Amino acid sequence: MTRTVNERADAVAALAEIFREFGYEGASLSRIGARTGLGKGSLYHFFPGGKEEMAAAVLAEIDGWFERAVFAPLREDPDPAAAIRRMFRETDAYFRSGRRVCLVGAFALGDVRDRFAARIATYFAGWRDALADALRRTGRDEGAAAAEAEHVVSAIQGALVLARAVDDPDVFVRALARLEGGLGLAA
Amino acid sequence: MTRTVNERADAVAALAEIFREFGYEGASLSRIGARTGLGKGSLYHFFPGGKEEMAAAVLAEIDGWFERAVFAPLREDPDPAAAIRRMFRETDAYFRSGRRVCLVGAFALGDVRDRFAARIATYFAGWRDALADALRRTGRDEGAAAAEAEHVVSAIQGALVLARAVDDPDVFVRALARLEGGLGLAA
DNA sequence: TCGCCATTTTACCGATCGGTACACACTGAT
DNA sequence: ATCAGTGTGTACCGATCGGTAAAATGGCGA
Repeated sequence: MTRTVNERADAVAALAEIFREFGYEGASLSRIGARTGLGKGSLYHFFPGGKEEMAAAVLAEIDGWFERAVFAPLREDPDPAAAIRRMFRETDAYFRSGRRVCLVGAFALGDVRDRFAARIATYFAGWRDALADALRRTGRDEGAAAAEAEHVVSAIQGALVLARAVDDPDVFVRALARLEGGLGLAA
Repeated sequence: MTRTVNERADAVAALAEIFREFGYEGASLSRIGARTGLGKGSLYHFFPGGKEEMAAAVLAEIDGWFERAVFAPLREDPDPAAAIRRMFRETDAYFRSGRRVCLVGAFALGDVRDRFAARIATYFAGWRDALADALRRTGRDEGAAAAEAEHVVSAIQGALVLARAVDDPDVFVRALARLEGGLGLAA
């Protein structure tokens, strides 16, 4: 019983890496089977909905992680500046300083956007709105906070694209530093 | 003879839209055939290298267009501020105010990055370096120009991702306005 | 009129795709 | 000992994948 839960969670972690590396279409069941060590029987036992359910589970897990580690603190931490600094720290760690792709962003650009449109939209909207909330609580007015939050979130995504495009993870690190510095948070 | 060239050019334009819409793997030969009106025989006549050559041709065409319409002016226009303003105008038009995806960026995030790594890298590096050159000629020192150029290019990419993710093209329009305004170019 | 050459049509290839069916193994409770 | 329920391995399905081969078509110059 517990074993079931753990195996499925392990599978989701492995699936995340596979989808990140090969995209949705490129992540064939044979590749998934090879990487997870699970045969089709097991995979369809854990994910009766097939590949689509596997990808949905991965997106849900990512969304959940960000909600817990980033979004919620942005909304609830009594010290919004600290929560924002934490956001940059966690973001750098999660994306491995630019060596890791944002799966949600990759899905948003690809042909599978429509299939997972709702989840993709709430992920990005959640990030943007949580950051806007924190920025507003640092003293900015509503409009400025929203504009700045939108800019930071999209710039982070763009930095991931550019870092991978020119094969230079430092692009991402530099972008994070610039964005964080540009917010002028009290140390 | 001329007809040949024209038909191939037409095919490349159609191919660009298909790859944009479905990604590399999603752009099956049957879909390509249906959309271009060309059978496999014709496709392989124009692109003996198959799908890979089709995608390469599309990337080359995109690269060529940006080089002509954006990068070269950035590097050569005696009025660098005007060239930068032109860049924003052309960028907005090319990406249909956020309704169109950047194919190069999508490839960079996907599993086909390795296959087209060189062309992807030169596209983005070309953009960044041309913009840095123009910024330097507006009076910035080398380092500041490079940093700002890198930021603008990646922020544009990110805005395309976010705009598509939340299904709101205005995100892209807002981002362009903010970036252009942030450069403080003389009107 | 002929033949050349670009282009297209059509049929076909083996491989792989996502998905299904089902028999089998293991485990823990009764 | 039996049984239900949780997993797993394997064979198979039709569809589609990217790609090939070769015959038919069509226009254009000699």
